[in-house]
Amino acid sequence: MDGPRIALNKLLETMTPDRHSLDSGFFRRHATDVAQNLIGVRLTVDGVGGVIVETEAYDRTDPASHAFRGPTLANAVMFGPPAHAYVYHSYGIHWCLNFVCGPELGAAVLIRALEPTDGVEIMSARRRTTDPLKLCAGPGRLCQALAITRASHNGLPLDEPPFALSRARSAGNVASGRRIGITKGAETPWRFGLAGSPYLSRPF
DNA sequence: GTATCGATGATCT
DNA sequence: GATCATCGATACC
Repeated sequence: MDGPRIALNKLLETMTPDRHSLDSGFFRRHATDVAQNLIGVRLTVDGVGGVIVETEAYDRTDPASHAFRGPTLANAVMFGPPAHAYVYHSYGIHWCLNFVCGPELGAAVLIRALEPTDGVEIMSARRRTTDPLKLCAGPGRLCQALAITRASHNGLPLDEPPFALSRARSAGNVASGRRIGITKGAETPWRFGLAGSPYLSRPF
């Protein structure tokens, strides 16, 4: 009889309280688990941010991952403890934010899109647009909106200011698909997001 | 609406 | 010298 169990799980999921910090073991799991469970989590940096609606998982066995070729100075944070921020510079122009995951070394989740909720005016000024659909839809845009750079945020723990993470709502209907913008490992369906959300960088 | 392309610089080969 | 986990502008349907 799975019916009652499924109903109970759904109930427990919707009862997940707001303003509740993530469990200390949250990031000590494989990046694919973390990536799915981050959907619906509120992320703020110095009080500015929103609810995560899109993520991608990368691990050390994955040719698309920065960790694939082993540790270097640039990716060292990926080989450190989980629940820390790994920030990298993309295409010479943008910053991108990842959350380091465990249990194995060299895994992380790329935060690709937020539904803007906190400090929308500040984000609009930083992004030079008031269109809420373009504030945090994409990893580079998101970092611009939250003022994330490697110099100020790479390697910082996620359970202390300026970061704040808490579950805003249940993960909801999580869709998955191919990751965006990669050539190697492109078939691996490790992109996750809130199905139907208008705040995605791209639909699923 | 979708497709393509240039910007731009750190990192690694 | 090549690569790149992107974005925004432009061109064309």
